[in-house]
Amino acid sequence: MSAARKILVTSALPYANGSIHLGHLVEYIQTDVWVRFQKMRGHQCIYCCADDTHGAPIMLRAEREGITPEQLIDRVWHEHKRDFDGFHVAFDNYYSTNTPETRHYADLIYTRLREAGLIDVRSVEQFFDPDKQMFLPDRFVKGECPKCHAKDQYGDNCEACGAAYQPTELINPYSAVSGATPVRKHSDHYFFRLSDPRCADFLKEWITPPQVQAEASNKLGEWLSGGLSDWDISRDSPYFGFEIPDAPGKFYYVWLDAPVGYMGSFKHYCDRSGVNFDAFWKPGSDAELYHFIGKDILYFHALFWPAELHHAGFRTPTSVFCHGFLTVNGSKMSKSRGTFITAESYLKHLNPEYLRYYYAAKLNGTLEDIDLNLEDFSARVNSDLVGKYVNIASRCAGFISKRFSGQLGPIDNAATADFQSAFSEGVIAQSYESRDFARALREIMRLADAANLYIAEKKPWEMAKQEGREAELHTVCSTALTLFRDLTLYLKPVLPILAAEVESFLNIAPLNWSEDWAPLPAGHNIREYQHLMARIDPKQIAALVEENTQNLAPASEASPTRHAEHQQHAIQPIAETIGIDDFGKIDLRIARIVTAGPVEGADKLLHLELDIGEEKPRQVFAGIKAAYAPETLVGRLTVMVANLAPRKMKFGMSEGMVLAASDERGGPFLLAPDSGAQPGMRIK
RNA sequence: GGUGAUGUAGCUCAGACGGUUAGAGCGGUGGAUUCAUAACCCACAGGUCGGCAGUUCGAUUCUGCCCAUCACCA
Repeated sequence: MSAARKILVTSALPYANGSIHLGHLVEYIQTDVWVRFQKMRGHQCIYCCADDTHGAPIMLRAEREGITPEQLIDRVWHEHKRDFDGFHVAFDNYYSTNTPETRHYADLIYTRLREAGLIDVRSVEQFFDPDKQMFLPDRFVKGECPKCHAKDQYGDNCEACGAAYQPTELINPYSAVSGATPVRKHSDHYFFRLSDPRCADFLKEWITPPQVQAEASNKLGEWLSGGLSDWDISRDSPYFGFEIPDAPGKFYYVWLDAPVGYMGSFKHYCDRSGVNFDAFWKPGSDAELYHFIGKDILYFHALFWPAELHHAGFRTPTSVFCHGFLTVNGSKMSKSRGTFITAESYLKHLNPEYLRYYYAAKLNGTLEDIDLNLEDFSARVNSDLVGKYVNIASRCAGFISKRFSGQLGPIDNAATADFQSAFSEGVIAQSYESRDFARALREIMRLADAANLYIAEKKPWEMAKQEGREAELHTVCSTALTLFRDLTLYLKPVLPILAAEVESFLNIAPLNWSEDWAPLPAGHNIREYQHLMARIDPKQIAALVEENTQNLAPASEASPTRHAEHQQHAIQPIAETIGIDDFGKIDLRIARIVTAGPVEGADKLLHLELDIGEEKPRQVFAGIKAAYAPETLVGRLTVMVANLAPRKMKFGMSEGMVLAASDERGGPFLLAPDSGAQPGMRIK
């Protein structure tokens, strides 16, 4: 074994505004397996993480719930910690970014960057919500896409056509917080000068293997060759975060202090454990530093973060380990399909080690997405773990306890040779080290097959029936249990709880991978076998999907592993797919509103007359009185369904309907065509 | 639209610096067995290695184009 290494490992910080779900868990399970492996190898490996707690979404959500941001993040911290514990993700420290330690290092980094001349102050024009008296983050401004004119798009890019733009380019913008029309307002912002040649030159060298994977390196090179813009790292009050030391009313943008949370969490660990912080973070440190992240946040971790660290006098990461997204049954997680599964609900139905095993069996250390196919999931867990692995103990333990009073005999050395070489040199450890867990598990299952085959060839059940073959029987079963012990050791990073149960069953000390291989000794006593793992019943999967399909009316189709502010957005589920023929049945026309007025005896309705080029205008009653004053509507163009069956209402015939958008965030908002459209034009 | 990745048996995935019959596990079929929560063992099943074209003595493995899926475009 090599000399003990000093390793600090992090997973990305989950945002304190949303539950942990199966997508998040890919990363935490991947990291945890790797950390447990390093610890078994005898290395000093410290795993730190924290909740990412700052930013406008946290502030606004707390406000909606009528609590302080501190109360919100405290509650969510406990929920997150509970979920991670439930999946046996064993952090050495799970902390928060809203802490003195994180503030200290954020200030230190900021101050040093400023002293290095890498902070600029510039006036920026942004949308400002006059009702809420706050600047609006891009994602909190909505309006019509300037390119394709899709309505209700976010301020940074259009989900309909994919265009990227500035919020100020939106047509008819409105605040997603209050619904008010935002006004443009100038304010000073602080920028990290990534465009400075010192940053570009440094990063060009840095973004290569082994600091990042080869695939990531290509992607980063692409970004870098396009030229880096300066990074806006400040936000105006009101904002939940850390105030910038020399800038009253200005706060660090949440993405500035989030990675600093790694340092804050580690510092907190150091203060409790006596580990020296600087030994891990000073330039030239002989410790290793690894960040496990999803590919959505590669930009922050492989460009901004190392540039910050380097120019603030800290060491940079040894490697940034990037993984892909999770899909479920081949698609993005979907609340309407019941595949947007939270950690909490999974744990109500299934053993967390099933999922740890399945993820590990899929992860190969690349940026490729991995798919959780629920049928494959149960088939794989059942046959690999129960049918192959656990079965080995199950089929031998009985002989040992019944025929030999639980005492082991000598070992058949020929049968253990493969397992010994796997222990001391084989591909399993290499595969774990390089995060190719899929390869490690393939090899382990090959060995499990070999162990079962050994038993099948020796036929201990025949020995048990024949006089004078007790010694042979004793050897075969003892050998098989040693093989089982080895398999348990190899699986322990993935299945820590099951491994602990096996250690108890075999009555042995906790398994590690740093000493010499030895068989279970003759004369050693084991305990009575109790079955170690149950098969997955398809009903459990069905119940899980069922539970996650229901409720949650405003369902989100969000990407699975999104962090930070991407998490809070939710739209209603998309309706069932239709063909173009179905769509063609709806005759939509441009209509000019000729008259608009109140309806006597109706609180919500307006009476409209709509010109669509026919001889006389259509009469339509529309439920938009709450949002529109009649006089503002006269003369404007909108869209109507022209072939809707007329409907008799108390107030008269309604000969069609106008189209408007709404959900719990506001509305109704009438549709409007681009200029040039004429009454009567068909929309298709 | 641009860039990148992926596309191998029903399912989940290996693999090939280009070369005799392309692999594994699961599923399926047949057999064997009964120690094991019907698990395990043996055998079989034949997938134009996304499509088209090119380079080559020879390509699924290289090149180009196309299609599909996914991601990124700060």
